[in-house]
Amino acid sequence: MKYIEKLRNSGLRPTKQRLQICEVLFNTEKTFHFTINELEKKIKDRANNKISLATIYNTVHAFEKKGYLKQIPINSNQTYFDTNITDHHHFYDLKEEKLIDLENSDVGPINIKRKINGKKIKSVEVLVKLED
Amino acid sequence: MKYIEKLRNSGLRPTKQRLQICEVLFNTEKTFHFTINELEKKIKDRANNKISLATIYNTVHAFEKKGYLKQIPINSNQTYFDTNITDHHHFYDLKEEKLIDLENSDVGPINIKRKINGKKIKSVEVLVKLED
DNA sequence: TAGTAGTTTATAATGATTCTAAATAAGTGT
DNA sequence: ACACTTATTTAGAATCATTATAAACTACTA
Ligand SMILES: [Mn+2]
Ligand SMILES: [Mn+2]
Ligand SMILES: [Zn+2]
Ligand SMILES: [Zn+2]
Repeated sequence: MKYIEKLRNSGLRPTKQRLQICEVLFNTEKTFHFTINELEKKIKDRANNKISLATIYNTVHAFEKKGYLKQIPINSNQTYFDTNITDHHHFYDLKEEKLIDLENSDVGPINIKRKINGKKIKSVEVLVKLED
Repeated sequence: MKYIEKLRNSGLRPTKQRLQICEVLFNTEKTFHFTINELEKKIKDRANNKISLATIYNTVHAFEKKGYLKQIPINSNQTYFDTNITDHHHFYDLKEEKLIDLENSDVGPINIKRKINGKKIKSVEVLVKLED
């Protein structure tokens, strides 16, 4: 299994639940956006055994803390995550409630001129809301 | 009362609850960011009578729909609102969990090069996360 | 003043997320 | 392999922001 080392190196034991979740999240051509509920559904579809919802939450948060997932700031009752951990931005289609990646190259360079005393910039994220 | 006309013109009846909430939200020198719970506290402090939480939710959503308030997309368990309805951006201090306005002039002009078929850009919002 | 449509309110319901604590599994040393 | 420790999983309960309900109340209009 190609995720065993990745997990061990992160100090996470490679359990069969985590490995299954890795398969669903990372063994794909393209990156994608998801909510916990969508992920739960994907897992059910893929494997026949079920992983408890608590474990899915635990794992997603563990992966996020390790930097393998990002949370996307968006106004929704559910939290959105992203398997694309590169610096990039998003369109948010308000009608479809769907996120679309916006590569850095699709947005001009962003220069934050103001500084806040004693604080460092950790990330700069652009959200472009779309309507019809 | 200076908010009566504003409300009437929006098709909202100027009830005493709405007028009180207008006072708290709009009768200030500076704009500010708030959650429903923070707003509830402000209202309690200001007036001695209480407005039901349901009414606060209703009113905030009504004002948002009319464009007198904006929701700020951010990862938090509570929804943040902004009385500053001009186009602008935000710092988010991760440690303090506080929002700080970033004026348009503090961010270079943002040029979204990619187009999505049949969709119009409604807003472009930048969130700059700050750490120590 | 009467009628009506809009609003407020207490309270219940919802639903995403987190917590709990017991069972299970993984890592470690022998 | 075995014993031991520690991490993880799990079902279910708890939390808590938000929304729904439906009855009482209020603003507008004629
Ligand atoms: Mn979360
Ligand atoms: Mn809301
Ligand atoms: Zn993305
Ligand atoms: Zn603001």
